[in-house]
Amino acid sequence: MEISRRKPLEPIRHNTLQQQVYRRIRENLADGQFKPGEILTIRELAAQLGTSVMPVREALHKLTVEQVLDLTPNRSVRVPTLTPEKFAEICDARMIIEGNLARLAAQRADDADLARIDAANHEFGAAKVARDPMLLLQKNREFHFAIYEAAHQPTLMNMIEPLWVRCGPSTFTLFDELGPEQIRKSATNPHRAVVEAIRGRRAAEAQQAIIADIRATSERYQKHFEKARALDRRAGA
Amino acid sequence: MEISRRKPLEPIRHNTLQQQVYRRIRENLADGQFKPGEILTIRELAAQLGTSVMPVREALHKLTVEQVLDLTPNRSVRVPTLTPEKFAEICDARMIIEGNLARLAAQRADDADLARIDAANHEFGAAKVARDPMLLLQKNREFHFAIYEAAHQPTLMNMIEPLWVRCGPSTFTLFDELGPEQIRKSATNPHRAVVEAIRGRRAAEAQQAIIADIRATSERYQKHFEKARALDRRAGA
DNA sequence: ATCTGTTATCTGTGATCACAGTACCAGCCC
DNA sequence: GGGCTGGTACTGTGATCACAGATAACAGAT
Repeated sequence: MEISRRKPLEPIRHNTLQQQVYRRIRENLADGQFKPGEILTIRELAAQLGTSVMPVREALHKLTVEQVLDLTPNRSVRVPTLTPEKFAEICDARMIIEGNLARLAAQRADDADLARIDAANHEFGAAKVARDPMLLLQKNREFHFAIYEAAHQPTLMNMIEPLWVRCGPSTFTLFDELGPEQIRKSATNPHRAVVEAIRGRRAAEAQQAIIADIRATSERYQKHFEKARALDRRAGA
Repeated sequence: MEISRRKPLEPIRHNTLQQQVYRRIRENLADGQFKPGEILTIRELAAQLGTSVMPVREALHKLTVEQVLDLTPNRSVRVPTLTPEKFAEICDARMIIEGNLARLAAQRADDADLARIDAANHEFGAAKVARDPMLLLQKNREFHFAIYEAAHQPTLMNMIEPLWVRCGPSTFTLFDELGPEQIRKSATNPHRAVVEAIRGRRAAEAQQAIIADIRATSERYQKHFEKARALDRRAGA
């Protein structure tokens, strides 16, 4: 019978409003659409999204659990402003976890994983040519997570994801003030080293390469912050 | 003036219902008060806690973000049943993170930290004598986190906390079926090794000692699960 | 003119209500 | 008697309402 040979309809996924709101805000956060220090009010977001306050309220509270958003003493919700010390601390945590994920990836990646990593790296290269800064950030994230997928350690991988979101607003402002050229230049070398180490099954080398990549980001942020502080001091004097 | 010398009143902390509900459920989860596989319904919890459904609803959703609770396709919320594979995976993640925290603690602990670690270890010893299994679990947790506090890395420390909560229900049932004596015996040696390594500033040794402790837990769980499965098979045949 | 006390507006919180989807169970037909 | 079908009770979701706390602008007093 014709009808029985037809593929079964794939089940429609049933997104609650709350989940959609949660994801939307989270994405915009990771992409730097919200500025550090900005206060998010439930009613305003609800008006923008065209929902009642209820789904927004739950989404914001969920984001505070991940420490992606701050809960002020007045219970209002704000995009955190990362001090350079805090940013460095998060980068230290990232070096430990992501370094280990890269190490595991070098040990465990199968052919499909390697293909995905290559594809992600290729797309990243294409984004570099396109000179679209937002796209570049996005493809960089996808490249990193292609590697972490290959580690086959979902627990750890899910744990670093919020760290990326937390860094989103700050890295975006850094990115914005620095201009895309410098980022592009500095992001080239570490990526190649990681891919080669993983393909060659050199676990320790892959770990070190990822750590070097994150350290570069961290130091870039510190340097930029010092420069900004020096400018402030000069302006104040 | 007398009045100006008086210490300023410490601000009263202002717990919302939702926060209280969240913490209460979380604690009960970590202490094994809920069984794996149990379904938590909003209205029943609200009735038990004497609140409306609203605070419970938000608390449960927050717990699903940490993956402390599972969201079933019907959107009901359930205490996850950890397969032995998943439990092992979580333990692998814990070894990496907690091992590094112990390493950092050995490098960074100051005198106050060391005093707190000793105190926690002492309380743990007292709990062993008291033969109260629940107290023993709680003091074990406090001992571990006294060490992780000393690492001065709040980002990483906050990240492992949910892992402990996730393991809570499963370890409690293991604990329950195994009897307190075996746990007590096996928990003795690693603790002393960790403390001595930290006091002696031997970072790598502290890391290895914590890893050994977690590995012992992991293997104990695996062994117990295999035995339970063998029993099931015999009963089924 | 500055400081203080008040008021008006706004924000988050919690309760209640209405609705849609699910699960469970009894009763019916084969 | 077993499998299907129908209904009923229940669950989570989202909207609306009521309220308490906070902020900020304003008016009054010193």
